[in-house]
Amino acid sequence: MINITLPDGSVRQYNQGVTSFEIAQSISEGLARNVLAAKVNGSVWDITRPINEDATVQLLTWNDEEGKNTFWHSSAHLMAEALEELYPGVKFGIGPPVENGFYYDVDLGEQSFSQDEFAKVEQKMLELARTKNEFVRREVSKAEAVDYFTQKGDEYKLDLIKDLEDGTITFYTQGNFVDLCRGPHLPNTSSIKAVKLMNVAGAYWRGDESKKQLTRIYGVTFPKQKELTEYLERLEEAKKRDHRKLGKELELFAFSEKVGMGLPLWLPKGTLLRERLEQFMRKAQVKAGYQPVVTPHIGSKELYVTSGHYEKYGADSFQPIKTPNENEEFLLKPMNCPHHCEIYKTRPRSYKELPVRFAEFGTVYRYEQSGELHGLTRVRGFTQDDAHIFCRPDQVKEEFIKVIDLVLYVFKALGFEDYTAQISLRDPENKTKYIGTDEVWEKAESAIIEAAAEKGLRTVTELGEAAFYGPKLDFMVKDALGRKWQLGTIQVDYNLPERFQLEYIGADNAKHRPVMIHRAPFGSLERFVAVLIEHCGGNFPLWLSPEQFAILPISEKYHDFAQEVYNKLEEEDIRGFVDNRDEKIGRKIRDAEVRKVPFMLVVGEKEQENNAVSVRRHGEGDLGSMTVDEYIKMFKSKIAETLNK
RNA sequence: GCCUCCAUAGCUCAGCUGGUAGAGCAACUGACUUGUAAUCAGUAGGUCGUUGGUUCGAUUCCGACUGGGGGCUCCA
Repeated sequence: MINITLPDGSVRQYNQGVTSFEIAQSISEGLARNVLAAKVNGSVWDITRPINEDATVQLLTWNDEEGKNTFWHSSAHLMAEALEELYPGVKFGIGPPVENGFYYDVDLGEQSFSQDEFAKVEQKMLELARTKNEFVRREVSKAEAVDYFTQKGDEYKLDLIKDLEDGTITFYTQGNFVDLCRGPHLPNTSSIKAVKLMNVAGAYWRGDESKKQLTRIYGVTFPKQKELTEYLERLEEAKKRDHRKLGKELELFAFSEKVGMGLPLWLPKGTLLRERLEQFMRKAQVKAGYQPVVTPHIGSKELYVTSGHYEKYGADSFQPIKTPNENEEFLLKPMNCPHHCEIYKTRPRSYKELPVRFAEFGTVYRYEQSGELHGLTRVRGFTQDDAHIFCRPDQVKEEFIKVIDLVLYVFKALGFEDYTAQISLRDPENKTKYIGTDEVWEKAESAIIEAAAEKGLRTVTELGEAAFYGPKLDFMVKDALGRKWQLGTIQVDYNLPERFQLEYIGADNAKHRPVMIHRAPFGSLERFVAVLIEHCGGNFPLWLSPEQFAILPISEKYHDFAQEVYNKLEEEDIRGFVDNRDEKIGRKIRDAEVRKVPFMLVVGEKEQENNAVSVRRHGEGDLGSMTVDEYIKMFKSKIAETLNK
């Protein structure tokens, strides 16, 4: 007999060789029906694999990440089996589960594969699933594995086997399909009831551009048809929040082929939104001790040779602009830091005045590969809410805390709650690729870690993700489709102070090198607005709304009164418009609702008599009538609520 | 950049197997003077992304180009 410890701490006795499935059966029939995989002593196993010694066992179902992954991993094999039947000679790369489903990288040789063939593959998968083929695990020697795939002629699997240790290799077989696989898998294919291939894409073998490009087929499967239907509906919902769609509908920004790809045009309403964000940040930054500066959009090539950016990015960047006569070379500004370094250098600095903080909404241009562009989140010209802090090494932690405070203030004012912070440190195994001494790195790294901890941030730490010039802290948020975007960033830099020979005079009357901190709470205005649009589905916080009210006169007779109300609101810096079209009130309300205007102010005979407005809130409906002054008061208190915590 | 899909009116889209195009909304004009999510009628608007080719004939088929979407980290 062996002892099996379950997650609740209870210990049960079973015969040696018991399977997780049998354990599930002994607990309840329902659990036995739903169990997909099991975590045995911390590693995920097939539920049909015998357990031969005392172990802790956690049974995994569809509700567990690992259970789902097992389901999708098996689905990837099922798809591979279907592909092999339909496209003889197909070779396989890798086929893992991913966040929403799975994919398999395949080499179809001369055969092409497009979306038109999805239905055929889906049919075949369902047909194979119904045969209830078992997934059979088998340990094989490296020689046998090599032998099998040599015979099959699958060079990708051979490439994978090459890196595996003999004695750790397993095959999984279901039906006629044999795959090199660590597992685990479902007991059999029959629980895969709903299948949908999502899309097809190219992917380089092992993510290496120099290697062959395989066809990556994405799919998703579910144990029930209903779950697939719901999943597809959720996707549709998410699409409605897409910032590119809403940006067009709400007339915030646009792109033009003539202007060039990746170069956003900000429309009047988008500009209003953007300016509000800028104002908000300016105010917060002045309070936090930043000094605004302005620098030009180009800089001489020398500037970037000094900063090192020319060497690193020069070749695959927008190329230098030349003056016609002197042949001087200028670069479009790809970042603001070198300019700010030169501002720092305009006069000697004393340790007493540090830290100095230069802030600029600097528009920069970077050459992104055409396939990397995406709406407003990845563009070729964008404006950073940039600032550079020059401080003494002993001030790094304090400055970090202040910047984190600023970022958190911004996130709070804009309703971002679901974010994570990533601390990127250097790779301890490979310290040589970083500039700066061990001592300053250790100091800065611990400063970041302590600052994040003191602020109670939810963090993940990534070793080796630091820039070569210093460690950093990034804030990540998810968009409507679950894709992760980096917003705010705080980076320590030892490189530029060195390259620009920045100095300050210390208390000892000697020259010292300051530490530079780059930081951008929004990241870029463009990306921030994009994520904000998706985050709030186009219903911006009241203070940011480009159109905060719409005055809707019942008929032409009340246009004068409407204008009166409008003027009064404008004086109070509340923005909106009067809808004086010859339309019925119902129509005006509908249009304002569609435009996501937060407040609709209906004015007619009653309102004119009482100097009042009939207030309707977007998405909520009629709030009743109030005087214009009362409305202004209510409006302002609502804004104060969000902005002053 | 590479793989793949897409490109028709300002917007959203229809147009079967090749015979030079339609709808709804928006715009414009007129009537209606309106009380909480679409008043009615009329008018105008397209070199069917660009460019080669096949064809008697191409929005439709093939190629190239341009632009856009999805993907190119997630180690069997």
